[in-house]
Amino acid sequence: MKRGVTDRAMPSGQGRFPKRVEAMLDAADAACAAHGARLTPLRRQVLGLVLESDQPIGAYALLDRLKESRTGAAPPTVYRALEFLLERGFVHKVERLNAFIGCHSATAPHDHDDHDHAHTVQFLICGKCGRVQELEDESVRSALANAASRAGFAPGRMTVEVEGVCRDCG
Amino acid sequence: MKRGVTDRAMPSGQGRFPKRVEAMLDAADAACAAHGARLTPLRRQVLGLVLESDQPIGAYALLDRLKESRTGAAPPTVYRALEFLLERGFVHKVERLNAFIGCHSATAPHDHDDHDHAHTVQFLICGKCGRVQELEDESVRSALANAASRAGFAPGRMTVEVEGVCRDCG
DNA sequence: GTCAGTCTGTTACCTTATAACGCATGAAGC
DNA sequence: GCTTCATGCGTTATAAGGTAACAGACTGAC
Repeated sequence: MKRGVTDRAMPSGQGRFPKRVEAMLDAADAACAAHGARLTPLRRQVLGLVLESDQPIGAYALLDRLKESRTGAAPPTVYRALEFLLERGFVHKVERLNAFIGCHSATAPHDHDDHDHAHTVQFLICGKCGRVQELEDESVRSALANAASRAGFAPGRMTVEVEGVCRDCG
Repeated sequence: MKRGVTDRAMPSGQGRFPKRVEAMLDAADAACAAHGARLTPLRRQVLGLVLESDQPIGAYALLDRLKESRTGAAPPTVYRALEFLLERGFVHKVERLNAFIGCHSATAPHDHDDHDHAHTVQFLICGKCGRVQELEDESVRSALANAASRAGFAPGRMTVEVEGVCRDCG
């Protein structure tokens, strides 16, 4: 109803994102196009908001920001966009924080395709400053895959999160 | 949610738990005593309920069962007990399911102390049958600890959860 | 243009978790 | 004995996270 034309206007809200974010968005856009997926304005905006906050951000915090430019935004608005972005590996969910964070490798300029690093990411969560660092360690992935196989288990998506103290806080 | 025939074994409400559970409760009790902690009747009951369900169980499902014998039970009742049990390593939280599961190694008869295996447990979650299997693989733990250290990170509690397909479902 | 599939708006609701306050119990000290 | 402090728990209220279901709008294929 009140949803006129605003979102076709295309700027993400009132303005655009910082350059570094726009670049990642463009990379994501390209990756989507290459797979026949659609990074719609809404999805692009949500991804932008996630990337803009380089730390994990909750769905409702995201929603609040979204509301600044989309008056009608509601929880499903955010969650549906997040669902898409998670499937595509553009964002990850940090389970311990119930929060979402952008995947830097999936939104890197030359990223490509399907060898699912998206499924094998590790997070280091600093208990002091709250910052989260993304890790992509192959030895962890393979150790885990082996252990799972040994248990007769065909591994799929892996959630690996380590709470501790980061270099700066240590 | 399946109403298994097997968990009808004992009314678990007011009375006691099955023998295997009582044995684990006694072990937990002993472990608490050895550390100056108190496994109060409430905590013991909550732990019993978690152990009785050998699969992950949500806090509110736990609450429902608790209410059968404690009319006044409310969310904090359960969450406070769980907090204690988590700290002591008697139960783990499966983050992806928002559910809790008993730690078999911490409640084993001859369990001892503090070398925190409690912090280094892995879960295999079957996407088909929903069953969860606990794993305690040292190579995973050390790979992860090494990767974290290399990133300048002092690792503490680790959450490792693998979604996939179990032997029976595969 | 019309049809099917996808995406989004909208309302309503459910589940999970915590804050805050106060009473009860029990050990520690005088 | 009585105070004091700490811990555990009851109780109320509310925050935070997440989904179901239906309707309208858009897009691409024919």
